[in-house]
Amino acid sequence: MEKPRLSRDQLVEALRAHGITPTHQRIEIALALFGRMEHLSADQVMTAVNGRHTETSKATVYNTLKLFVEKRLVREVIVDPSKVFYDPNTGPHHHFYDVVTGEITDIDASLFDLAGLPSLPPGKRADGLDIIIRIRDASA
Amino acid sequence: MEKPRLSRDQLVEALRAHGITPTHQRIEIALALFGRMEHLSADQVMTAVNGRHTETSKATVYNTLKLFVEKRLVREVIVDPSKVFYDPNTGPHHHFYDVVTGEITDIDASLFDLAGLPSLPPGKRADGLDIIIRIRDASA
DNA sequence: GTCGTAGTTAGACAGAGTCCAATTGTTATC
DNA sequence: GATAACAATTGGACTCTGTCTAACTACGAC
Repeated sequence: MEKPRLSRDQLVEALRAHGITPTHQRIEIALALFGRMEHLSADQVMTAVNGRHTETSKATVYNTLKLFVEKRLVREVIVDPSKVFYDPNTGPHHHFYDVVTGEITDIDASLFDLAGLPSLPPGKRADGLDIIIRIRDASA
Repeated sequence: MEKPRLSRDQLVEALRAHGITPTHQRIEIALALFGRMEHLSADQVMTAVNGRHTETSKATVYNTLKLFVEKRLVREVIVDPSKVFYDPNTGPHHHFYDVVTGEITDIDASLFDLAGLPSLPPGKRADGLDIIIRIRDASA
């Protein structure tokens, strides 16, 4: 699957389009995620951002990631009991999760032949559908 | 869906059948899970167990739950970023997760019309398929 | 400029889960 | 029963992810 890596200018636009004021730190964080189109934990984002010029605090990283999720710029991926990953791909897709290496890989939603979904409990509406295929080395 | 609640004797047998030496603490923990057939966090298990007669330490609760998962007596449910839930139902099923209340509900696997699964990455084998439908109050 | 708001920050804090060394329980053998 | 070997349990310190707070900074409107 082709992953479009966004330029700084495109990112600033994307932030605005999602109602997010583009500050220094936010741009750096967005760049970390969209510049490589990988699934990163908060910790990895912080390392990536602070590897560059700007220094960004832990609080800001967490604040910003939460804001991005709220504004639907990125998606949370909850597969590892110990930490949340952030996914710059917001298109319909699901995940392979290697339980040994911790590696996360996208699966295009079209690859799932999901004819019918079960009816929701009364008074509830769907807020997301996550499918996770846990995998491990065949030899083990 | 009918949920068979197991008696103490049945549980001891079930533990043995899974290659687990049935100790006091392990039986109490199994009883907490299988006695009510609900999804409990480690913390909730500890509270439930210590509400009875025996006192069981945090370390033992965590050790035991890990052992149960290893021996496939219970399943981990990873839906909440902050804690793992343990599911005494090991039959094929998936979950509704209410993102507001935190409530977890089973969905029988037969309700998913899942015709085809995507092919796995080379050299990997499937280790589990989790489907989570996140829900919330329709009014919100 | 200065006032008000939005954003950032360091560091203290909270909660889940792990680790370790010491203790207790269990089983087998004599 | 005594003893030895091993399995399970324990308290408590510790780690790690994430949250909170109160002070500080940046910046647009006037």
